[in-house]
This record gives sequence, structure tokens and C-alpha cells, in this order.
Amino acid sequence: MTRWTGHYDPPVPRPNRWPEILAAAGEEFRERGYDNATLEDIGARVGILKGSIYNYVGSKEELLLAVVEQPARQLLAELERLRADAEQSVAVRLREFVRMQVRIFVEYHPAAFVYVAHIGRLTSPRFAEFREMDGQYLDAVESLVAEGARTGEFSLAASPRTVALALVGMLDWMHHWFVPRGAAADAELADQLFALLLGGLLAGGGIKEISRSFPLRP
Amino acid sequence: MTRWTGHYDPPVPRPNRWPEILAAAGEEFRERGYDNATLEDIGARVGILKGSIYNYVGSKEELLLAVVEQPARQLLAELERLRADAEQSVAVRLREFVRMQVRIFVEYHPAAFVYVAHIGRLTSPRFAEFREMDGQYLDAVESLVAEGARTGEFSLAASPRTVALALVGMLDWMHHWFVPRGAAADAELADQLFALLLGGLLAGGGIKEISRSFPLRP
Amino acid sequence: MTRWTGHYDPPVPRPNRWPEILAAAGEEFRERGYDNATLEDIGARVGILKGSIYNYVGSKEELLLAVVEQPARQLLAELERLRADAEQSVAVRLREFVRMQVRIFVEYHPAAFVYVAHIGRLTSPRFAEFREMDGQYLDAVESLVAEGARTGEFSLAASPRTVALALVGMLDWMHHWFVPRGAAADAELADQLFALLLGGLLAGGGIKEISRSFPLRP
Amino acid sequence: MTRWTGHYDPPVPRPNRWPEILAAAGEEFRERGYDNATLEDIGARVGILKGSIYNYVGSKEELLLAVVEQPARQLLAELERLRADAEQSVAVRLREFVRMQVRIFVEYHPAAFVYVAHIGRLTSPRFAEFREMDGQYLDAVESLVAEGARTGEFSLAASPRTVALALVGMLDWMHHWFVPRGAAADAELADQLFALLLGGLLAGGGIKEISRSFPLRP
DNA sequence: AATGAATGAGCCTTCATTCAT
DNA sequence: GATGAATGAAGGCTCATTCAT
Repeated sequence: MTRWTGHYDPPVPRPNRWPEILAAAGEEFRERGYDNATLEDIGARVGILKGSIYNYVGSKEELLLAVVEQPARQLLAELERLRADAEQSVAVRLREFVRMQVRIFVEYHPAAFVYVAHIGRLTSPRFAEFREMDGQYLDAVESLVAEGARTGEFSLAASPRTVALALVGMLDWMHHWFVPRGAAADAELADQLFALLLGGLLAGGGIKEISRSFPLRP
Repeated sequence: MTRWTGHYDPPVPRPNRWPEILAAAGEEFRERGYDNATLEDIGARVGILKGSIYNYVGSKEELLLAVVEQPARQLLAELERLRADAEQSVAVRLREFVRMQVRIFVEYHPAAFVYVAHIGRLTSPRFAEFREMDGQYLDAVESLVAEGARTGEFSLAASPRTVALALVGMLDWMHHWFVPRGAAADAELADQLFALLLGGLLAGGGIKEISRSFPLRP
Repeated sequence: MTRWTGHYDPPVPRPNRWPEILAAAGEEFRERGYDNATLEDIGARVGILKGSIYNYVGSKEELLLAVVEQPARQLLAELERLRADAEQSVAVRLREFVRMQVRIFVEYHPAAFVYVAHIGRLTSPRFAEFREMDGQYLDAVESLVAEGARTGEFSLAASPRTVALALVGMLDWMHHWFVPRGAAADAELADQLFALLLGGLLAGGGIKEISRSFPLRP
Repeated sequence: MTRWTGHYDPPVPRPNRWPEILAAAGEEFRERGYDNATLEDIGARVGILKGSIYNYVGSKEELLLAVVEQPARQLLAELERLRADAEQSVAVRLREFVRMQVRIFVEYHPAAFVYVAHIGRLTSPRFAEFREMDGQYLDAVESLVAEGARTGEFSLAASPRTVALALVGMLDWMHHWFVPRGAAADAELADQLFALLLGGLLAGGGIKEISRSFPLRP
């Protein structure tokens, strides 16, 4: 029994499980969905009991928030940066946007997919900020598309809003099928998606003739 | 034969609430998601108690099945028909496919959206058939795209699979934003989405030049 | 299998356990206190599981509310009636007040004791009404005492507020020791408490001399 | 003997947080009640974590014990002393009793109120001693009252037991409303309560006549 | 067919308590 | 002595499901 010497041993930092918990939660939320994921299972992945998770976070909802926060912010921040970048053509910026989003899907995996898969079903007031961010995100895409139309780079077959919705759908739906395959392959996929968007299925042929023979509104 | 007593019970219409229940379930599943929807709320919409629902269906899961069955089958059936239709060009058939899907979103509303919103999270064995249907659906789109490439109608910037996934994402993501606005407006929207896919943002300009200046892989 | 005839059999009233549940809750709350009482134990008294209690009440707190409501209201209502009754002298009304309170302790047993034992620790907003009622109750006693002072019936050694607090304490503390012994004995007890209040320990002797020899503030 | 280095570690006051913890516990127990008070909140008041409390005490229950011990013992000890004091009249000793109890409420604030507020809900075996002390306390009051009746000082309208219970209730209920206002005001309040007990509401008038017109048992 | 009531399993959350550092 | 972290045991509440009437 040592005598108390009047000073405290600097608390040796014990293994902090927060990163593990965050990762485990991301995976469970991704695999089972927020509602079906249980704290017990998340804890089990880390090797702790469900109650112990509350040493790190105040509620299951807060855990979802924590999982989703980084990718959500980064997604929006990078998009805003691209939108405001007047140096590059709109087309180039749009390409970068697609590349960026895929990159974030990879970098924040699976958290970013948890985000896009749960946006729209996150009705709790705690998520107001994220719903708003999602709105801004869509607005930014729309505004980028509209800019391309204004500058004459694009000749739109639909309103910028509709184009934005289609593009975002194309990208967000990736959470159903995309699996990272390495930086190179992922970047190529991004560019393919961009090419699809940019030139469509007829990228190599003549647009005018074809579209003449398929009048949208006869 | 009973004696005529001077009055008769009017033929009470057999109270068959099945259609109401199905509709109520569809709406709850759509608004809250399957996991958050409760049989109690579904019953409340119809004016019965949750227990009474078991007079019509064996389980909550079965109810989801019932909600989703019609639109799922129809979606696949019509797609198969289009794919096999050798009379028309691939592009036309693809246009019809988009029109058809939007039409089904409207006609089976909100059931069709329940379907696309829950595909991928329906892991129970009971849904094996639907997961398989979803696979066939995606295969059909892919095969249609591939046919267009074979016939030279399309010049693809990505594999048929990727194109199919992008197209399906564009369409299925609609459950986040689409609200029916009448047959005409809905058909126009479908055609806009198709045009987007067909010609892309540069529909009015020259594809070749532009794509030359944005080499996908520098 | 009987054919559906188009009308409903009037639902045979099944044993409604609400009264039993209310009684069981009252007893558990009384014996263990609200915080230590468990729904499981309450259910066990009735022979049902804890979850089943939610067929009758929305939360544990609501159950406490339900237990406490009747005695709380009655207590206040009867007191208000007495206070407003100008027919009788204040002393008589005060005696009736004491009798009444004891009667309610007996009649609403143990619910009334749950009430007085938990007033003051019921901080939830749901109990705002009851806290207010308690305030009115105390005000009514005070006003009755003050009336006696005004009419000259009483010659107070303390403010009406203090007298009211002392009286109420005397009565409410009964939840620590009172057990009903039948109408006659209970009424006698009430009258003894009243006599204590009215005449004090020296009821049979001379007040003036004694109190002169014990000056409150020398 | 170490060499003088030119400075010395000031004798760090052994951090003994026990008094702070005791005070913090008293306040939390008072404000929230034992069951609702958490060790975490108690620790937070002192600036330590809940786990650290176990360096001072073996359990939450023991902490309550510690909080309550001093006032409980003192209350009983002083009462015993008064009861045995044959020098003074019973009335004087009763007055001292009331003064003493109020004084202890003030001096051991809020611990003494924690004691009276939790007596009767402390069923754990650990509290047997205190329950016994409470019994002795009540017995002492009763015996004092009875002595007054024997000596002829008092003319009781109820059994000594009932009188004791009423008096104790009056005093113990103070935990619902009493706030210290300084020695003078507090002592005056004590004397008012005593006067109430001694002479009742009719201290200034004639007891006999009044009580004749309100026969307790008609 | 519908009801009222009950079941049972599961989940989130709380909290006293323990313990290596 | 204090910390950070974990435990384990409840307890409240939800809800799909069952069943007698």
C-alpha cells in the first residue's frame, strides 16, 4: 500500500474504443439499417457490452449522427468548393464532383453509404441539420448544372433541378451496388458515370439525328 | 325458405377490408419505412385494431409482400416484354422502359415506391423471390443496353452493367423526390430522364469535340 | 366455421383488469415508493406481465397519475366546500376538515397516502396540475385559519401560514403510521387530532397562566 | 535528511474530499431523493468521477448512512437528555425539544432533512439501526408527553402516542417547507410551533367553553 | 371478422459497482 | 486518490403475434 504522495500519476491513456465503436456502428448500420441494428451487436463487434457504448455516446441516435457527420460535411464542403471554382469549366467541375463523391464513398466506407441510405428517413429533430445539408447539396448540384446551361456548355433536355435529381440518384443509388476496388478502378468508374452523364449512351454517335428520330414530345 | 316477415335484412356488404388494409399498409410503409410502421397504425387507418389484421394476413412481413407484389411483378413483366420486342429499335424500347417505370410508380402509388425503397434491405428468406426478381430486372436492363451496343445503336462509355446500374439508380431514387402531377406531366418527366440518358447534358452540342477535351483517362 | 352474417356479436365484456391494476399499483407505490416499484411487480400482483399494463396506461408515470387523481381531487374539493361554507363556525369547519381528511385516507387507501407521500417529489411536468392543487389545498387551509383569526374565534400564536403548515404536516405525516381501524375508531382519532390542534396539551388547564410562564420570546 | 535545494514542495494538502462528498451527497439526496440521485451527479458537484467515490465509501447506501448518521444521532441524544432532565418542567423540556429539532434541521442542513424524508423508506437491513433509533426517538417523545400527563401538567385529549405522532409529524413535515432564515427567526418559528402545540389556536381564549360547544364525541 | 386482452421477446437506457493503470 | 472504461443487472417501453369470445 503506497502512501499518497500528493500528486497524481498522469493517467496512462487506455485504449480508447471510440474509433472501433464508430466503425462497428457504421458497419452494422450499413448491413442491417439503423432500425435493425442493435447496440448489442455493435458492442459485440468491439468486444464490449451494449451498456458500455454509453461511455462514448449518449444515445443510439447520436451514434448514427457521429457515424454520418464526417462524410456528410465533407461531401457538402467539397461540392461547394467545386461549385464556386470559377477557374474551370462547368463540365470539368462536374467531372470532379462525380470523382469526389466516389472518392468519399470509398474513403468513408461504409459511413458515407449509411448517410445516403438513411437520408430521407431521418425525421428526428436531431437530424434537422443533416436534412438541411442534404438540401444544400442538391441545390449546389442544381446550381452547377444551371451554370453550365447559362454558359452554353450544356444544352439541357430537362430543368436543372431534374438533371440534378437524376445525377444524385445515379450516385446515391450506388450504395446498393458499389464495392471499392482500388483507387484506379474506382476513379475509372467515376469517369464512366460522368461520361454517361455527359455524353450519354450515344457519346460516340451523332446526337442530333437520333434525337430527331425520337422526339421527346411528338 | 323462411316466412316473409315484412322486412328483410338488407344484404349487408361483406366487409372485406383487404383492399383498404393493403392501401393503408402501403402508405405507412412508404411514410415511415417498414421497420417503423406499426400494425397498430395501419389498423387505425382502416378503423380496426391491429389484431384484426391477422384475419387477412399471416404476418407483417407477408403484408409487405402483398403490398409489393403487384408492382414488382408488373415492373418485371413489362420490362421483359420490352426487352424481347424485336420490332422496335433498342433506343425506342429504352424510352418505353423509362416511361413504363414512371407509369408504374404512379399507378401503384405508393406501393411501387415501397418496393424500390426496400429492395436491398429485405433479407428475410421470404423475400428470396423478390430479390431474384430484382436481379432479373437488372439483368434485363443490362441486356437491353448490351443489345444496343451490339447493334451499333449505342456507343458505350461504360460496361452495360454499369450503365444499367446508373439508369436504375436514376429511376429508383425517384422515390425520394417524385410526386405524381398528372399523366401528361409525368410522361414528360419520363422523356426528359430518357433524353438525359440518351444524349446527356450535351444533347444539343457536339459530343465528340467536348469529350475530346475531357479525356476520361488523361 | 360460421358464415359471416354481416353483424358483429356484441363483444362480450371480458374481465377488465384496470381496477385491479390500479389497486396493485397503489399498493406497490405505497410499499416501495414510486421509484422502487416495478411494473413487473405490479403486473405480478394482477397475474399479468409488465408489458400488458400498457394496454391500460401509457406509462408508469401515467399510472401514478391515475392512482393519485381521485384522492387528490376529492381532498381539494371537499376542503374548498368546507372553506366556503359560511353556515358553520370556523372551528366546526376545521374539525370537519380533519375528519374529512382522515376519511379520505381510509376511503382511498392506499392511494391517498401515495399522494401525500409523493407530493414534493413529483417534479415531472405531468404533475404540474397536482402541484398546483397542493398549493391550493394549502392556501385553503391557511385561509380557513385566517378567517378564524378575523372572526375572533382563534387567537393565533403564529401566522395563518405557519399554522396551516403545521396542521397539514400533522395530517400528511399520518402516512407513516396510520392504519385504518374501522369507521368509529378512525373518526375518534380525527377528533383527537382536532382537539390537539384546538386546545393543545393544556386543553383542561388554564392556557393563560401557563403560556405566561413560558414566554415565547423572553 | 535531504539537502536544501532552495525550494520545497509546499505541503500539498492531502486532498481529502470526504467532507465535500458528504455535503454533495446530502444536497443531491435532498433535492432528488435517494433513488433519483446518482453517484455521477454527486461526484460532479465535487469535481470527481463517480467511480472515485468508492475510494471513500463502500456503496451508495453507505453514503446515505454517512449523510444521515450525525443528525440522526444528535437528534436522539439531545432528546434523551431532555427527557431525562428532571430539573425542568415537562412543558419547558418540550419547548426545548422543539427548539432543538429546528436547530438541528438548520445545523445539519440538508442532511437532517434527508434523514426525516427517508425514514420509513429505508427498508434495507443496513438501516436497521436507524429504524430502531427512529423508534426510540418516537418513544422518547411519547414518554415525555406521558410524563406531563402524569404530573398533571397536561390534560391530554388523546393518547400520548397519538400526541407524539402528531407532534413529530408537524416537525418532520417541515422538510417540505422550512428554509432557514437566521438563528433568531428560526428560534421564533420553533416557539410558535411549540405554542401551537401547547395552547392551540385558542391560546388567547377560553378552552373549556369552546370545547364544550364542540363535543368531540357527541 | 373484429375485439379486448394478454404474451413474450427484444431493445434502449440507466446506474451502481469494479478494476487496471 | 483519481481516472477511464467496462460490467451486469435491471427496468421501462414497444410491438408482432395469439386467442377466447
